[in-house]
Amino acid sequence: MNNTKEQNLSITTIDRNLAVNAGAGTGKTKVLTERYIYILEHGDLEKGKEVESIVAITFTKKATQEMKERIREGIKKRFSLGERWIRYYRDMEKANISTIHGFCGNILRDNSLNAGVDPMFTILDQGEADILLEDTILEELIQSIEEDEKIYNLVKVFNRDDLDKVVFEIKAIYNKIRTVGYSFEEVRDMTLSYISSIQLNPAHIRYIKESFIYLMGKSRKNSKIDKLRTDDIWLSFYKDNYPEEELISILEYLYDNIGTNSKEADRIEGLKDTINNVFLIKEKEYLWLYQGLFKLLIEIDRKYSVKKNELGSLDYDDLQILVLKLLDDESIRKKYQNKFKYIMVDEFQDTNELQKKIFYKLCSKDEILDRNNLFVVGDPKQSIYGFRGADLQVFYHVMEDIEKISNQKTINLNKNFRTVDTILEFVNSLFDKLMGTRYVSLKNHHVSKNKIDVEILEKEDLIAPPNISKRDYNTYYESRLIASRIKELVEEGQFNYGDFALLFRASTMDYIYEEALMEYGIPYYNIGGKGFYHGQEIIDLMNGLKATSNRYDTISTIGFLRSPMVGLSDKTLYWLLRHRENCLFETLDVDVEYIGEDEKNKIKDVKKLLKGLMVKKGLYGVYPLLMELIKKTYYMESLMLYHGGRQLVSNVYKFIELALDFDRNTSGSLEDFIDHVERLKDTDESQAKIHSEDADVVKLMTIHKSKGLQFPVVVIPQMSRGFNYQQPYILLDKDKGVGFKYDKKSPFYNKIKEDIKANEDEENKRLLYVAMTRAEKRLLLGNQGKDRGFKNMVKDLMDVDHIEVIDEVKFKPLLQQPIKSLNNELFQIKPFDNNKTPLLHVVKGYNQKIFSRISPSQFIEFNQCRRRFFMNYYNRLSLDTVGLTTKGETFVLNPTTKGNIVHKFCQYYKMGIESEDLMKRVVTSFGIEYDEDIKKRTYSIHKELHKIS
DNA sequence: GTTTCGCTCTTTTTT
DNA sequence: AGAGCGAAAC
Repeated sequence: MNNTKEQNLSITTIDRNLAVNAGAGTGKTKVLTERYIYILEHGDLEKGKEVESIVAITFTKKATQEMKERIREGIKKRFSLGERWIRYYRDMEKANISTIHGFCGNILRDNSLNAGVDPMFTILDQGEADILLEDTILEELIQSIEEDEKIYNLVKVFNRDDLDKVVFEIKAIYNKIRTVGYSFEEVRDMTLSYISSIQLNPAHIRYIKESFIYLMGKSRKNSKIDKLRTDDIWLSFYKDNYPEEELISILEYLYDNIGTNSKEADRIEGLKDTINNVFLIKEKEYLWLYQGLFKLLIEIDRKYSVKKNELGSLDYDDLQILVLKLLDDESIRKKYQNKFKYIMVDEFQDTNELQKKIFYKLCSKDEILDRNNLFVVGDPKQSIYGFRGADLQVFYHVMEDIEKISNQKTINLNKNFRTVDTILEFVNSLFDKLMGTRYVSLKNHHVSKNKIDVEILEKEDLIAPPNISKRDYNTYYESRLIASRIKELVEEGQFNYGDFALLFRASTMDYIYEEALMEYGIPYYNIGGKGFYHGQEIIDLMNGLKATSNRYDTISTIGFLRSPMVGLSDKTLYWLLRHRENCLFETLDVDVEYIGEDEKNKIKDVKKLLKGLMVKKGLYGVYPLLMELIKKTYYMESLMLYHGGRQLVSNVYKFIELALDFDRNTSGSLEDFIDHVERLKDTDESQAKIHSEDADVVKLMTIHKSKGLQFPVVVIPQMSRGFNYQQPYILLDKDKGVGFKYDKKSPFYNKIKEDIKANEDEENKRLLYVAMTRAEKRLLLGNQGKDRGFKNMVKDLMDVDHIEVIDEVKFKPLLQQPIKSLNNELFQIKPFDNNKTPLLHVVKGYNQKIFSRISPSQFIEFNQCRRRFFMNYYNRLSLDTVGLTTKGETFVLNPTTKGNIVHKFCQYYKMGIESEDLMKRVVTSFGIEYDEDIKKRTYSIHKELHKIS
């Protein structure tokens, strides 16, 4: 196929900077690869170093592989043109085609001495980095709560009973600031100077008064704002008869009474904006909070770096931050500027400020981009990584810079070679309305034989059977509707199973769709993020097997003991570890006086179980061992108590089948099985994916994962799934700094949140655009359910001429099969019953992850970091006195959960709150009023606390 | 019939 | 925090 004029221009313009704005399916990858080859052929390159002089940055590892592959093919075709092409082919191994992280990693390894990093550094994955950082934050918090009253007050601002939440929030802002490459000092100065610049504007107060009077005149009787007329607070505000320091609380009160008169929406919005502006002066009272926060962050950063240094590791952000710092060194910068003659960046719409700075360093000698060798290509409509710091403004600014410096207009590619006209018309008309003037229509290349290729799968007025919630039934019905439609299309001979892809916005409900596909006998593959072997339920089982296989494997044994299979508390584990001499398995026989009776019984049971398994492991296959482990620990039953328990249980069944297969096919030992699984786990996932992607199976993946891919038939299930509006407690604004949510009305925080919200609304549109434009020939929308999320976004904008609604399932849906061998009773368990208010909530997801996933060096840290805390406070409170009572019922808690509750008591205790006050605080922190009734029911806990204090 | 209020139900994405 | 829904208020 011939290239378009614009494509050719993009390929051959190599003497200056160039930005290309390439819509979906407009041959972006083709342009990149052909441009690479064009540079090899015509570029100004040093002989012998041609290939390594060209840098190409892709977004994913997979895109890297694909690009190398395509370039190799292109080079191969030119073998007849001369000897040098054979050399290029060989040199491709050294090619600088990689992700930005890979690229930075290579530079750091080459300059480890100058960069001050371990030359053999390892890269922490997100999970490992999280654990290390969380531990650092917790350690720093516990220390500074004691030493610094500011920090003590800062922790109290979170109004939470556990430090875990505080750790989580601090981690979030720590990462946010670092991914965009700011230093903490820089953000601190930004924030503090912004807050000190805030001033009260008297004109605002006048406007607020006028607006209230105006709105009162327009309101109906008895509406909120009407009642204000005779309200004392309003009157005192109106007559300026109030103490200055009460202005904020008065305005907060008035704000809540504006009401929602929809005829006056504009005026109300203006009023609210103005009040919010006045509110900003409230931030001045919280300067100490911001100071405390940055003091913490800076100290955490220092400690975290030390820990990473000791481990010889870097995290993802380090790679980029350190390279940027390294490039400050003039000789190194020059070296790389000379080395890299051409730099091309793909998916530039998802680039953040930090990455842009790296590219600018490499492409600017004396003035910005004066090396004239930067090529960026991207699509602003496909920017979907905002949560990772990607910023569309970066792309626009770079486009502007390039137009100015190189006098080279951005090239727009709008001719779509992927999607048929019917779908394109639908997409164009939809996003023209959604995105407004910024949307540039895609022109079609392919013409469909059908009149309509967009299908909406939805049955309106679907009636759910009794006992099944509407929402559950909608999901259930949609999944079957989709499965039956897929089967129908395949049986009509139009498509193969391999042509279909289900693209999800979130991967939390996909197992229902897996079930549906299974029921209809459709082969599928879920390209899940975590992967089967990284699920906690599988890790738990593996820990159990490893503990059986090798009694000296302390880490696995702890993971097993701490998992829901055994459920020993941290306190018990602590004492066991203190008494350990040879191996933990033997310590299980030691009588430790500090361990309670309940826990001792558990230890006895688990000892017996492990002993039995150890004897049997040489005699039987893996399957019977695994079954005994699962049955005797009631593991399935425990998993059912978790959120998404069904999925966990079916994963366990998959694992059991794996063991069965292993026994049937190999007759290997338990150790062989463990090796086998570890190998499966280690197999490069991208390799595994590529293999199964070629197979004739339906693919399931997130929309984010589908970026850059295309499929003959795209299915977008869960169109009606609601968006998530939750935001962290501390937010970052690029220009003004950090906003803290210290109470419900935190003006600066709210201001930033509004911006972020607006951004996310836009990003959601782009996400849908990405999903829809993956389709080549057919687009199916799973529209079952309420008007929320994507469905709500597009409901009034869809052109009915372009869609066909399908609501009948041709193949009769099967009834939902209960998961085999679990009795029905277990499905009825509802641990979070809304009708009963538990006195103390079961602590969600108690943190066995830390132990099960911990590396040996981190394990030592874990022990040291917690020792002081345990020693001082933990042992003074007996676990057995902490029960959980709801109205009329007693819940028996997992010991680990009990431990967590004790943990909370200890944290408050540490803050110096004692006895009844302490109890009151804990109870009210769960949103329960502390009255006489509650007081009675918590008597035993109270008594115990009293004894200690 | 329409507007307003308050209650309930849900609630991620990852190199 | 937004959408849906019913009840109450016009």
